[in-house]
Amino acid sequence: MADSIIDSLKAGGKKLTKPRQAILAILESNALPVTAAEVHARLKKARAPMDLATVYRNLTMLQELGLVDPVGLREGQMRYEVRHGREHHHHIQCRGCGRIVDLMLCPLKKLTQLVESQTKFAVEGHSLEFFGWCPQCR
Amino acid sequence: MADSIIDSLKAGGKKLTKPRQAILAILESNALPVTAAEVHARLKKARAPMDLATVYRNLTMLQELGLVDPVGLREGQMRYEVRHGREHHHHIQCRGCGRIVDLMLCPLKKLTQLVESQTKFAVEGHSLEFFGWCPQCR
DNA sequence: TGTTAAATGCGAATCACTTGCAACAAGGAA
DNA sequence: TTCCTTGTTGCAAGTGATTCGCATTTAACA
Ligand SMILES: [Mn+2]
Ligand SMILES: [Mn+2]
Ligand SMILES: [Zn+2]
Ligand SMILES: [Zn+2]
Repeated sequence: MADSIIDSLKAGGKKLTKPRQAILAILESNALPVTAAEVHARLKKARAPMDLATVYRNLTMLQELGLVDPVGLREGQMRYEVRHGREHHHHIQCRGCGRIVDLMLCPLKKLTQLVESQTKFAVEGHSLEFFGWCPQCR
Repeated sequence: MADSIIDSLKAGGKKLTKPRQAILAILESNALPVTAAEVHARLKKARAPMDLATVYRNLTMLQELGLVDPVGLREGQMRYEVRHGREHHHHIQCRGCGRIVDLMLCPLKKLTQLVESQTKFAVEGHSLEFFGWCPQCR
């Protein structure tokens, strides 16, 4: 468990409970963004079962603390991935098999300034996802 | 009602029903993307009430025909906007008041090729949304 | 006008996610 | 260590968005 994560939890008045550690362990062991249901299932397999509501509450809280990033792929459910130790990036998902691949790039630094000057909004974030067909599904 | 829309419906083996025309009229009269519930409410006001399930079925079908584009703003519900007569573009939404503004730009033509060569996926589309704070909510 | 396939309304079902609440467990103070 | 405060959890019930089954219409067209 990274110190920075522990510090963030403490700074937010959050406790480092056992279930919470298990969730973070699952998240950190996963390169790709996972759904609440997937976290829930893996916890059961890992002999650390917990209520799905607890998973949701923790994912929401971790997101509020900025420790995990939400990834919306229009699947009807959200995905989440830990931020710690990874660059801001985006994803592409295959419309056939659902496979997700990390795109270690973000073209939006410059564009954000343009958007801000055009709209007078203060841009706080963005979501960018690609959809297509992977080689196997082509 | 634009001919191109009628043609697309016909090509897809779809009928031009009265409820369907009413939905399309609502969509065409709205510059910004709307939710199924909003369409449903406006139809009632316009004295052309119909079942919410019918609204959903039609929005889904119109999306499959490529006549409307989905807009996902992480609100817990999808939005839709007609494609006809409008350039491909993106949006920004205020985290405070929810206001949505069209961004008449898309920086992703070049990037798409880069993504394709990097991942070997055939990119079919993308979603890009910005989130921030509008001047009134700042 | 008759036939057929698509579309609609209605009600029930699903699905992802949230909430109320009583029992529990961190973790800091004494 | 023990005690106390406060966040946390499990469980069950509740929401809200979206979907489905099915009997009844309606558009399209021969
Ligand atoms: Mn990722
Ligand atoms: Mn738009
Ligand atoms: Zn980015
Ligand atoms: Zn674009």
